[in-house]
Amino acid sequence: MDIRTLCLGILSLGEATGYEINKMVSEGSFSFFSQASFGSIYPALTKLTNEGLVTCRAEPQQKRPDKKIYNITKAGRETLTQELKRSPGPDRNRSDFLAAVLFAEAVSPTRIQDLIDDRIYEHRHKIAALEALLEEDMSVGSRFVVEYGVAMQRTALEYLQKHRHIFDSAKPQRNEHKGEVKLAT
Amino acid sequence: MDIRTLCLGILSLGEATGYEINKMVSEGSFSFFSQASFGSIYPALTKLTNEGLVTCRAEPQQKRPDKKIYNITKAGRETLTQELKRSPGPDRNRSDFLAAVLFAEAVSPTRIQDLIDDRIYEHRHKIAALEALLEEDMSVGSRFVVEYGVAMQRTALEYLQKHRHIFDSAKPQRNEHKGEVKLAT
DNA sequence: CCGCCCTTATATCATATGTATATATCCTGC
DNA sequence: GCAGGATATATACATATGATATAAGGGCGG
Repeated sequence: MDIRTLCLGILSLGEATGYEINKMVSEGSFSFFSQASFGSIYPALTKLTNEGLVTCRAEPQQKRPDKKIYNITKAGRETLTQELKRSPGPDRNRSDFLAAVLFAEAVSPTRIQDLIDDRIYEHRHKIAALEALLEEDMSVGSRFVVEYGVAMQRTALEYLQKHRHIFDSAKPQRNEHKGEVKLAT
Repeated sequence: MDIRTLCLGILSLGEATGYEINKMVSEGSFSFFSQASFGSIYPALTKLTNEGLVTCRAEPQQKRPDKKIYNITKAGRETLTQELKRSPGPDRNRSDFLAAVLFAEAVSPTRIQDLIDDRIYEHRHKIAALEALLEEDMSVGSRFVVEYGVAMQRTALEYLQKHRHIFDSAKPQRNEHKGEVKLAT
């Protein structure tokens, strides 16, 4: 799903400005399953406007750039519906943390435990933030997605707590040229 | 972590060709926490070679392009160590599936259950693939990462199975212009 | 009470990345 | 016998990210 479709989907739930879309996607609940930044959102909205899939209404503000409020059009809804008929692409999870764990093994196991401890702390915060969200009213689908997020965060947290010890008193391992990396196909 | 560092990390575990790195990252166990494709891997390897962080040895093959086998250099290991000292960036999980669930709510709830059923099927396959991996020998860190993946996949599967029913006999909800989307900050 | 940083709000640019394609051969299954 | 997938490298093009620019207001610490 490209950023254009993502914007279209968010606007299908209600009008918004580019700034608001950015907040939802980069900090809000959408951030658990999507990313985007100004550099992609603003061009996407401009393009969608030119194609007639959204409308743009400028609201003047004092001493600030005009607020540009976007609304989805009928054509936009149709495009979104078409897009949703296609089966969604696979999840793409990028975790520098897990990569660092693998690569740090040969360098410094104590470093790994530091990484894990930082991680545990972050997971606790994320869980708290998501649970706070659940207190509020939201649609069936939103609740489904946020609870999914909580379940995943909890599992990650518990896993790290339970398995942290395997790096206790480990010594750096050098796997050079042995090919143990053949982890799968 | 950019693709250059990712390649450096993989090469720190043993020599490999660009083709092999692509397979690990786009299909193998690395694919659970990183992505990259030819378009980024080949230029990255070329650049790393020019910078002296990896060496490249060409192995002639019959009727095929030469295999270019890359090895990390001492300077490369040092660069990787430096990189690993920096705290890893946050995870970035992109799920077209979850986005589709949120957006499809207003369109067609039966569609959501189809999406979930497909998902359940995929998770079962991924779990089986990961568990097959665990049968083989691997380093402590690799096992940690793969088991982490299994735990996450299992949680997702169980969540979908348990909550699939909430979309039973649901009717499309139109949330237009009410702003229920304010899911968080 | 002054500077510093965060928030609001848009926008662009350089760079990094993904998608699709090109080339060429062999192997497997239908 | 032939279509499609695996092996293997490479690049063009479109898109996405991250940093920076502009501009003003509010909050907070020194």
